[in-house]
Amino acid sequence: MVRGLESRNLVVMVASCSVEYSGRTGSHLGEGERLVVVKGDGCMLVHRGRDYQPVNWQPSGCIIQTHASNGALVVKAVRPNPLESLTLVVREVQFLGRFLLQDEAEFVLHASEEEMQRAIILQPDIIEAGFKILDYEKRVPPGFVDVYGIDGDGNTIVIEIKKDPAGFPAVKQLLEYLKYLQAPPGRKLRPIIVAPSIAKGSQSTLAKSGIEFKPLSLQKAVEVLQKHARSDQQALKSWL
Amino acid sequence: MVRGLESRNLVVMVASCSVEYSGRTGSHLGEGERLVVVKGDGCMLVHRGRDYQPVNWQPSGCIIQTHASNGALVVKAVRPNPLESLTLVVREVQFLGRFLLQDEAEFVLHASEEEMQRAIILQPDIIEAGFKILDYEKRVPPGFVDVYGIDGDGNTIVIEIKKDPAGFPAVKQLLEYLKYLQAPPGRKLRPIIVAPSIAKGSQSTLAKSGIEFKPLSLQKAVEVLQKHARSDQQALKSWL
DNA sequence: ATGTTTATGTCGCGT
DNA sequence: ACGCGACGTAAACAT
Repeated sequence: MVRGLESRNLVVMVASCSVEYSGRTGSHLGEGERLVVVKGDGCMLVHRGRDYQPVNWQPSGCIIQTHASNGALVVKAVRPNPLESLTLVVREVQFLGRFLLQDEAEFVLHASEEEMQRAIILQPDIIEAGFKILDYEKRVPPGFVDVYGIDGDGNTIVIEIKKDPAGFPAVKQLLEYLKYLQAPPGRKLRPIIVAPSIAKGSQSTLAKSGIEFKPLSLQKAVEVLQKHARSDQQALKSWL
Repeated sequence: MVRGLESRNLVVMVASCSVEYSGRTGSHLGEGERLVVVKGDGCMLVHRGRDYQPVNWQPSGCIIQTHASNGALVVKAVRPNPLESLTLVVREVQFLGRFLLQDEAEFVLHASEEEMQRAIILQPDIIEAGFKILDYEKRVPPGFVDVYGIDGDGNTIVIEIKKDPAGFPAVKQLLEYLKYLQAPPGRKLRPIIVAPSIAKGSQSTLAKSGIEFKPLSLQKAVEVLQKHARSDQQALKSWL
């Protein structure tokens, strides 16, 4: 155990223990069997038999110490700032293992709406030829306009992006935004919903609302991003 | 493994695996060694060698299935609402264990501010003789007034509780609340900060703000709670 | 080092 | 079931 902690390995323990926390507030948990995990970066998790979240924990950056006391193993994780400490009194160990996790993989999160937005920003003509972007995540009182710009005729385009089939909520949201936006004199305001498709039964709502619809699939957005990533690499190459 | 999942035990596995998530967004994590935990209530955690939080997870209430596919073990956790799924492809298992956690203990969180509030509610005269409580957690636009009542002369008392030495933030918060409160005609509005002490350098701020200060330590609050707990037990006894 | 915003937040509570 | 606020939120990002 001590060797595992010192060598910054992953320590996994299943044991009967009691837990005390003291710091920003305090907590007490009587004896019972739990899963205890101590990671190499000095964080600690105490999990009960149910629930996603640990019953007690300590974030990374703690100093972990163990010592024997009256025949029980005491494990203490102290976080310097803010000062807080987590203390386990371990009675009976069912399992104790030490692991060195070989793991170099990169974690990639696909926030599809964001990728669609980035694709539009990198290549506005996937919406319409002549579309020029003026701003994105533009602040209006009810929230943020995803993409904002002008078309080839100088009309103002306001885009709301949805990753799922667009329905009434998207229409409502966009109409809210429109209250706070206006086109230049003599030009139109063109609200557009960009989404993979229109939700079942929302076709008529959309038509009546005066909002345009432009289909854009996540797949298409990813293609655009990859194309630009490649051309970025080309540019970088020729630069060196 | 399957037996462990079926019997709603805790399953702990250290293995090389790749992870895919698809649902509210999506994610991909290439092969590497991780700690995988599946709990009896149908939640799943995939932990890497560092960080408090799992790299991938699924909250409780999932349907967990496993099957073999071209010599690899595939573990799938599907959550019905919202529909999302987490899929592991396991290549090499370093450790696999199944545990039944015997754990009946109750978890107690000591949120000291709440204990101070309960002490004041149970025994208002620790603030001042004649203080009568009208409401607590009273809604005002900027938030909730901790305790609200009238003193012996009919003046309105508004209490803000802090567990730590009270400083400028407490004053500011209380002043915000005061904007939305008023005393009956001919009576005063008495804002009071209750805390163990005044923060260093905030003495003058407090004096200038017209807010009173009433010291209350967590220890004193706990004493009051225990006294009332005892008298509650007495009452219960005589009742039986 | 400190404050602000995000999150696959999760979780509990009131309607 | 859905919406809303709290959390020992943690973690990333900007200042």
